[in-house]
Amino acid sequence: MGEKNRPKREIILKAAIKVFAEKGYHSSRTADISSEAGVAYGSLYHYFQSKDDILLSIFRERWQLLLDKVKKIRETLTEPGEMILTIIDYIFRSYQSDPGMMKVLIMDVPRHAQFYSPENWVLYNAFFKELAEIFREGQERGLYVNNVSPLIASYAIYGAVDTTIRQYVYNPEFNDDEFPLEKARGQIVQILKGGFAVREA
Amino acid sequence: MGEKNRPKREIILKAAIKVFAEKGYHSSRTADISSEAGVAYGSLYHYFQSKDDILLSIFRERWQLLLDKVKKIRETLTEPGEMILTIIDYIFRSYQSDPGMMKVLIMDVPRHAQFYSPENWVLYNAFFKELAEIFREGQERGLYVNNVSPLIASYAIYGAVDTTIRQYVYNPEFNDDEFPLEKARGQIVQILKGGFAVREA
Amino acid sequence: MGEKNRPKREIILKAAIKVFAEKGYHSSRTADISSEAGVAYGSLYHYFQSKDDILLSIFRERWQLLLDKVKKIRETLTEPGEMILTIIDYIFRSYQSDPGMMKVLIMDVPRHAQFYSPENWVLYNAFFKELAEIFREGQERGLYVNNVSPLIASYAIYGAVDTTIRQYVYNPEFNDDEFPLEKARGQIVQILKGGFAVREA
Amino acid sequence: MGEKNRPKREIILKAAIKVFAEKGYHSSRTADISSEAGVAYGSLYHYFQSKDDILLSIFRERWQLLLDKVKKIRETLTEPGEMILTIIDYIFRSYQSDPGMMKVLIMDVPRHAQFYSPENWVLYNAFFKELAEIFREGQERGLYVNNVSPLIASYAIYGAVDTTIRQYVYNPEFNDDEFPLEKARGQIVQILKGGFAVREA
DNA sequence: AATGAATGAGGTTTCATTCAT
DNA sequence: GATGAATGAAACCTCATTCAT
Repeated sequence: MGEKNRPKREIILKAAIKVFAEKGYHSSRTADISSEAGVAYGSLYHYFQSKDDILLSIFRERWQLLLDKVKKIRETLTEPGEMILTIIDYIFRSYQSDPGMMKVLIMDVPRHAQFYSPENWVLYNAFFKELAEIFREGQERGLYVNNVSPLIASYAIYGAVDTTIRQYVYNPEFNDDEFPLEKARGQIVQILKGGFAVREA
Repeated sequence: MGEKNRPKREIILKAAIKVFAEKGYHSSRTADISSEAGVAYGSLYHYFQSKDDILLSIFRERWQLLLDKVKKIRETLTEPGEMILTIIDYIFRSYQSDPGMMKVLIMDVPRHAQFYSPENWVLYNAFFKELAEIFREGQERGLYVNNVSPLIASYAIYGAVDTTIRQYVYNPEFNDDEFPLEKARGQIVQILKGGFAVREA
Repeated sequence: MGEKNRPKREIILKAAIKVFAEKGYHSSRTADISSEAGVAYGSLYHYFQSKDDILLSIFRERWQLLLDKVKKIRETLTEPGEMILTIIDYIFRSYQSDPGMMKVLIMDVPRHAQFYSPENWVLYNAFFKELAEIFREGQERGLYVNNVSPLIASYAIYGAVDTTIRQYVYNPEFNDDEFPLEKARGQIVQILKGGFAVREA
Repeated sequence: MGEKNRPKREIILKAAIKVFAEKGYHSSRTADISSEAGVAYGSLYHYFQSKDDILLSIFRERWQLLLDKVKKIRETLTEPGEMILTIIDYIFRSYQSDPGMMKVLIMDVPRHAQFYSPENWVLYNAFFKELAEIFREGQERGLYVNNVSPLIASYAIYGAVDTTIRQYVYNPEFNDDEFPLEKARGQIVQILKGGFAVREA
């Protein structure tokens, strides 16, 4: 499990993402993963401790990427509004570029009992804390309403995005052709920022 | 599966909700359900076709209750804002009165492969359509912004609620003692209605 | 695992003894046992918790029989010498009537790591304690030498028997045709009782 | 498998003895042996053909030592009684100086299916034949009773020793502190030589 | 309707051994 | 000789479901 074999380890992870996305974690066989990856059955167990570990590794590594991205956004940009927009944008584009990974992250990971370990929550919560921190800065600068908890705001933001993407993934009545992702993203941002109530003059 | 044995059928469903909520659908054994219900293994199969069927029956029956409630709200109330508030309120209170059922509905049902059948989506979407319809009425009356799709709005609303409740259920760092449910609900409503950006005078 | 299904449970145990005796515990497959017993694969796991449990059940139940026999011998007979002779006789005859069981008891059970649990030792030692007690009674009556620990005597007795039977089971150069079991038993008893040294007048 | 690499080969054998003694042959992993020996997995297969071969090599080499010792005893000493005493003594002292090896020799080797090959029996039996030969000489000299087969006598001797040592190794109720090895050895010899029955004047 | 013993297909994991470097 | 990543066959056990009673 050293750092040297990144390539093969990465090959297995990619194969696992593909397989999990197609069949769901529980319906996926470890044999499916190894054959998709083009490696021997046993090789899975050189790089991962168990099927569980593969799923949670996907979460850890990809969620860390999201977290890194958020941190970079906070360093690069200056306006909280821009930051939140960019994060939402990044999540939507992540779905577009790798829908499979997003399916796994949204559907398989949080369904899995082993996901709910303290360490995983620390990582999971780190994202919400970053988002909340951005929000709090917005409040400090007088840009965002003061009577809302930054953490609740982060849940509202992520929840709106997550649920919408879930429709693209699973809702047979809802797809990119009929309702372009770009448009959805824009409207989500609009609702979150301005609310849906018409501003009384 | 007649209407006569409601009691026993209902006993099994309640037992299943409790078991699924505690261990998750996949880690739950049919034996756990039958012993929790105080009936024999085989009895499960008198009332349900399979373990799947139990889970989906929970979804169908409880989601139908939600849907009925929403319809009643639409019949009873007149203001879209009030309606949405009452619906959000109802969901939060459902969680309070039966957290187990909400766990199953939020975590197990939508993550089950068999859930994604056309009939289930019809029922599932019906809720979002009702919500969207309320929103559309609000738009017609000039209360809600016009440049947002009612369906997207419904996803934003439900997503914010769902993700927040999920924290109460699973997030070890987030609980009712530290952050009262009532307060969370109020802030969610506030964000959705007014947005988090300070309204420029 | 109730007492009602003795027959089926017993059928499985007998099949397991046969299979273990033929191939040894580790080379035996659970499927071999179920097919030998003529029951379904899964039935093994209705009556036993694991393959381990089958082996240890054989030990427990058969060793208990030996123990019961020894107790009965102590109740029935009066002379310690007769008792010991009868016990040795019983062990040899057990081997003759069911060599497979003896192979399992002598070779597979004590080889198994799980055998070395406190409860099993209690049962295992109970036999040696009975034997030692008989010996001690012989000492009290002035029949047996006083300067030997009854426990050590019991080990010497059992060890001589066990090792000899082991030859019949495994030694290709040693078998009943060339060296009748009866004769071996008689000589073992003679050695233990009188020693191999010629008594000096 | 040449003679040049004795050191490394010997290192592996010692490591294997330690590992086998601790966990038993079947629960020992080849990886355990190689890491205990401080060599790579593959190195095991430079010196031995298989895991089996390691175990049987232990038997062959250590049993040969015992055999050599017995032969030397026969050359050096003159009295059969002294010879047997010295052999028993040697076995007990072997256990004291390397209990691990004795555990492997007593428990793992004779319980391994592959052990029962003709060549191994030749070697194994050689020990009993030497012992029997000593006994036969005693009979010739009129020291030992004539109506006992020397081979059976050798089984009785070895069995008594083997079973007693087994108690020291495994029996939680029996250990050197409570019952000194020296004492056990003396009593075993006494029983075998003089029997446990009181000699009638 | 109710029971629960019986079923057996199916999946994860282990681990001795190989072989390219 | 030495290495250890790679291999893949093999096996235990689980557990949803059935069906005779």
